[in-house]
Amino acid sequence: MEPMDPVPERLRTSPSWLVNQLSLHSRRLIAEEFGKANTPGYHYRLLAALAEFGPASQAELGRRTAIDRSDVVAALNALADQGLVDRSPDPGDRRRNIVTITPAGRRRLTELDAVLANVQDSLMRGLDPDERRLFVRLLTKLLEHH
Amino acid sequence: MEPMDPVPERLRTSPSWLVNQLSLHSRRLIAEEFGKANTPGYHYRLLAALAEFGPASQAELGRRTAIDRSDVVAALNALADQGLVDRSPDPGDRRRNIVTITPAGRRRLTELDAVLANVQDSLMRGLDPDERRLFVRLLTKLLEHH
DNA sequence: CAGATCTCAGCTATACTGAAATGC
DNA sequence: CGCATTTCAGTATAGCTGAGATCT
Repeated sequence: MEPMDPVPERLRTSPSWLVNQLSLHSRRLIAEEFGKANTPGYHYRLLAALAEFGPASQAELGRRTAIDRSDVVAALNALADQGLVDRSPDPGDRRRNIVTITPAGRRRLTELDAVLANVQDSLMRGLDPDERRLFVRLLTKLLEHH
Repeated sequence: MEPMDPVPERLRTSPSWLVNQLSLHSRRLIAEEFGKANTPGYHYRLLAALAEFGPASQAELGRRTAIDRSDVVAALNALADQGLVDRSPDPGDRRRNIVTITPAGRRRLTELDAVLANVQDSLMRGLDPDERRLFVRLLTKLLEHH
């Protein structure tokens, strides 16, 4: 990464700027680590939702992971191609697909969990454990109001 | 915005997810508010750097605002077209341009400052003043370590 | 020579929109 | 009918890369 000159005060003290910069770091870390695993960011979110809540329709998956309905389609295509999820029509509501995580999908999720844990640690480096908890608490509180 | 179903715990408790979601909200707010003013996000950053540090080369501007050299070019073209900045060759180093903010640029910056203040308030709604200061302090500390 | 600067063309990922087809 | 779901095609923005021309 390139060295950075002094940042204008207007930016330096704006929550929106700070949050954006940190989000950028987070994305770079994830792209770097997931790049090795050849896994775009959406894949983890979808596998996590399937593992935690069980089989679901694509619309549900989108709502649980904040991924747009149309991006869910593309990501599930890739996951199904790799055998990480199954997609079959819902007999009870023929508009829907029922998406299920496969054993291979669970194994992949476990691998990605480890990768993600490293990313969190890298991202939170600079705060001690108490500060980290506080930071997460404040973030959570903010998001509850949106 | 659409209603959201329960979020997987893996995501809900990850700093990277939380920061990304908040950053998304921030971008949506800025796009919404700046959209009215017809000003892409980069423009504010550049005007702020020019107002606070005075005339600068494009490379300096990029480093101060974390905007890529090639995006600085495009944004300055638009700003110069609107008469918000001047761009003239540096007589002392003929590789460089000297970019200067115009009076119209300063007026625009003042307008945008007001818009941005509303965005910050909207974004930080949910935290009381003490918590907001704490949140900014933690963010700053984190970014210093990157 | 190495290195900095400006510019352009083009790329990727993320997020999103609109509309059609199907079914409830 | 209105509404939900899946899918596809396309858009927008941010961030980034590579290379050429110019200059220190």
